[in-house]
Amino acid sequence: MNIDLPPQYSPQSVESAIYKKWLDSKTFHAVPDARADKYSMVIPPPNVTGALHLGHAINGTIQDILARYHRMKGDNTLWMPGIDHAGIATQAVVEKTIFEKEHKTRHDLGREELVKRIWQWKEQFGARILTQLQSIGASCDWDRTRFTLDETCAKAVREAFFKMFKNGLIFRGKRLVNWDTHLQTAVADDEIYHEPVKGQLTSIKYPVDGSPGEFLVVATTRPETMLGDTAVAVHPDDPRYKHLIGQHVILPLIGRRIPIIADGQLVDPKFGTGVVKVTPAHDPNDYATGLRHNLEQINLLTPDGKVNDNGQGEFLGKKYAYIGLKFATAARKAVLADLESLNLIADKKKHDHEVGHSDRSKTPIEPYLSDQWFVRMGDITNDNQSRNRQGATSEPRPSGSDSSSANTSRSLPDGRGSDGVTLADGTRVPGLAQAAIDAVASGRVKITPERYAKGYIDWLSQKRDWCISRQLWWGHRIPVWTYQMSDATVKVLAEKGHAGIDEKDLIAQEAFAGWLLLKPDQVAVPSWLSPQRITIQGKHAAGFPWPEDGRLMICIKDNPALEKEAEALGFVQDPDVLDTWFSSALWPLSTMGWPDRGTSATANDELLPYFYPTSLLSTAREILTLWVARMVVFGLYCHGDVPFKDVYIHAVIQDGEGRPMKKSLGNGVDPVDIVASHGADALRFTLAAMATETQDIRMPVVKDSKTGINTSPKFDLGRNFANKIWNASRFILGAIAENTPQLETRNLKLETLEDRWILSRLNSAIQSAESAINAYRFADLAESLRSFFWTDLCDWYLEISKARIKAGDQTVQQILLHCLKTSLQLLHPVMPFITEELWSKLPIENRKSKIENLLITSPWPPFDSAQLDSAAESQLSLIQSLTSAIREIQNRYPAAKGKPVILQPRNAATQSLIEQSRAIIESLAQVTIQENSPTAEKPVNAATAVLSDGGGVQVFIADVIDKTAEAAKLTKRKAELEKLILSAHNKLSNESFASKAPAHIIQGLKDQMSKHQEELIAIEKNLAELQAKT
RNA sequence: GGGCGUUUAGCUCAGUUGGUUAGAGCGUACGGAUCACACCCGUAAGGUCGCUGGUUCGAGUCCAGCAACGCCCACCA
Repeated sequence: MNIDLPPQYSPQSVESAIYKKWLDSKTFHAVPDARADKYSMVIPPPNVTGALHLGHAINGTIQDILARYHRMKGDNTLWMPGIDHAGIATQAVVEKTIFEKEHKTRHDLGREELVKRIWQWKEQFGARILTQLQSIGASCDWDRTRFTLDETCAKAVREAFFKMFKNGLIFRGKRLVNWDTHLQTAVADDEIYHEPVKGQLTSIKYPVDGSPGEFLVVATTRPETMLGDTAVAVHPDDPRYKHLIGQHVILPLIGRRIPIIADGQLVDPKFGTGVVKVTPAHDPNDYATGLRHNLEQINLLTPDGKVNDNGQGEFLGKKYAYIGLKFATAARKAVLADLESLNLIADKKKHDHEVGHSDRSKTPIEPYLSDQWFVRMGDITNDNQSRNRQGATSEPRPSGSDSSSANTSRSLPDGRGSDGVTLADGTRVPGLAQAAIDAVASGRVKITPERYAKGYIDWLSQKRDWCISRQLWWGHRIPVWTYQMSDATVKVLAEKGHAGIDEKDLIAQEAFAGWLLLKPDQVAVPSWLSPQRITIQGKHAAGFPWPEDGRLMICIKDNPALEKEAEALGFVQDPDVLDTWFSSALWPLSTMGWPDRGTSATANDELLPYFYPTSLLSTAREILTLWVARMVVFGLYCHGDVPFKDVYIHAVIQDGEGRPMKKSLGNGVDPVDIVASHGADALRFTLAAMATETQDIRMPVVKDSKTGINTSPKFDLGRNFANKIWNASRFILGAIAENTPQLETRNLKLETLEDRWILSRLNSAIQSAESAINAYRFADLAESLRSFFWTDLCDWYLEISKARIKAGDQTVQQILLHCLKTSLQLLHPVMPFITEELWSKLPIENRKSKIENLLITSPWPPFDSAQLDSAAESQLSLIQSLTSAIREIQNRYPAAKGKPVILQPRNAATQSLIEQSRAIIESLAQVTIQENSPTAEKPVNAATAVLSDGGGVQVFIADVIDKTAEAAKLTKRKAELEKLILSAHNKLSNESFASKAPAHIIQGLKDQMSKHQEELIAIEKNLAELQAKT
């Protein structure tokens, strides 16, 4: 064929056109049909603020390999794309931009305006990362692209929230949360990083009440929190303080009389003075202690991190006040100064410790008492007593926002007599976390690599409740309206209850809220509210009174009229939004339209029943718990089935020093740069080749001195391979005729050795590619494709066949076309662009203009074991060894080039095999075989090579020898052989080995040893000759 | 402190249930403008498999201990 392709592949000139072809062909678009074979994935939605990084690139490559492979296999394949609204990150970015440009804060703009601005920002920049994903070839169904804040997702969020609310799985609590005083929001534990801070451990003397001159000395790194102390604690068994337990101290500066309590959990008698100040409102441990001892919680903070009105008091007749001071800085200074002047500081020591910082604002977080919403993850039992007991004595976890235990008695089970939670398929489970544990433990969800299952189960086993409220404006607003009850109402509600209202009547009403709204006062009285506190459940509303902060709470679902009515009556919507992970947790459901059956109105587009559960979720290990576990929870609870059957956790790419790639380190490689410099296929191939099962992979990063762009020599691997594919294809296309018939592989009878061999190799390649993909072994996949194409096909088959190609042999043309076509198909999932481009050049009938003839839609080549040919493989391996041996001599002795070679095979069988392949060897090694016989004589001063495998052939080339070098080489080999033989001999003469080792091992060792002995004899002979003539 | 993982050639990584000379790519050295490809072709050198001990006829592979490094979780008044 006349084929006009440049000698170098230029990805930039073909990629966008190819991608457009795919889009035009609609092959990415999946529609439910009659096929039972289907494959579906949801993409881990990248943050709307995000730009593509290598993590996205490797995960995108993996998913795309799977999507394209399954599509070729004939599976109805859906890869669902989308973006995450990423509450905190996005709001922070936009707020920052606005402040930089306009010097306005969000409070200047107001909620509505800020949200409007973020939407504008989203419209402008939100699609960038999707475009970038397209540039690496991602074959997502873009027509179905979702955004976690779009109406389809919002509907799912409202449905899930309402369902949980109604079932008592969502509850409210005053909790100690991680407070970001800069962003004025609670942040989750996982959004906090710890940084070492050089601090000071201050020992403060607290005077014992009624015992003048006696002090308890407490040590603290945060002296300012003493203003909120409501106790001091000692260890119950500490002899130093035992006598003081039950007595009181007077809190300096404030003057409050606070108890001395004994607490074995809080106090380590060996640390510091063995006395701990207890500040329940400002320290997680103290909070837990406070709950155990029923201590008052005194909040000292304003939301922006200053001391509130509680920061004042009177001590020894003098007034002290710290109101308005920055808590951890100015207030600390002032407190220390006042204590100093009172001579109450016993000691100051340098003390380095870790301080939690908000990941978003990079400012220190404050433990802060605030109202939050939680999802109940733990087991639900109606045994209130045991719950209370548990809350009081088990290890509490009040730290951070996800904590629960203390609230157990405040949770709101719908139970009314029954324990546990009902999943959507009717299954009863003890609790949500347990359901997700069981799904993995039972193998219903399979995690690869397996070791990650342990982390998943361990994390869920803590069954910590999930704080879902965030004090942000960007996100799904919590659909709860609250009404401030009068003090009297609260009192009646909390203490008395009422018998005048029948629960059943209320439930029967379509909208509880309607009643609630019309007669808000009456809510205070129903007796059945206590202790369960669940009031009414309707189709669009559910609610309960919350005496702790004197409010009625109603959740209204999809009923704007009711919302208006409520607001008219004085109900106010909760200002908070949901944690971003709440909507992410619904991702596999919401993208498919849940609670509806699909996302479009047409009945034949019902995604949910067809594509759910998905086949695979591929993601990074850091969100295995935050995201994966919660998707399992929601999948089971909302829809009654797991969201995916498999979870694949890919490795994390680090720089060459093993550090994570981070913006701040400047060590990241931007995949977009690599696409520009090396092409998308090179990027993908390299990433696939690096996708091993380890948890981290290192990628050495170098900065290009000219452009200043970070890159990695690793990507040359992919680029070089792409170029190889390009050139081999050029060569093959040039070699074959336009009308070359396709190879009929059924009942194929090939005469020629190399033809049989390459088809055998090709079929092995098909087999290994498939098994690698199915086992999620992408590095193996890349390697087996590369070695087949480059080594087997290019280095050997093409070289062997060049003579026949020149001669216009028909069969070889058919084989070439077949190998190229099949290779392009095998390579397509990993390197889609170049393979599609070359596919279009193949002389295949009906190719032109037909969509069906795009490579992306071509069928995956079937593996055919009948084409495996071990005889051909072993003979070709003899050819390879002989060729390499001859080339080795030629390289060692340049004078050997062009000289004839004499072969001395061990026996006639080998002689005959060599004879059959004489032409091949002569052409590959560019040599003439002068003699091939077991009785061939070694010529004078011959360079020698001995094949230890493949039939014990000796290779001689006359008159070229460098005696010293030759002797050195032989001596070295001799020593190696002697060592091997000795070791084999020792083994074989060991009776235990002979009696215990399996027969084939013994036989194999014997065979090996005799080969070595033969080689040794030959070498010794050569060596002797060499030395005799020296 | 708890859990998970890693340690194999100069670099990045493979190495299936223990079994016959531990592999690949890159890099290095040497040779090569031969009519697909120098982003190429050919050849070679390079490894006491982190350390110590154990199990076994036999250990890179299994077990124990140690060391270094990494990640996750918890804690540090």
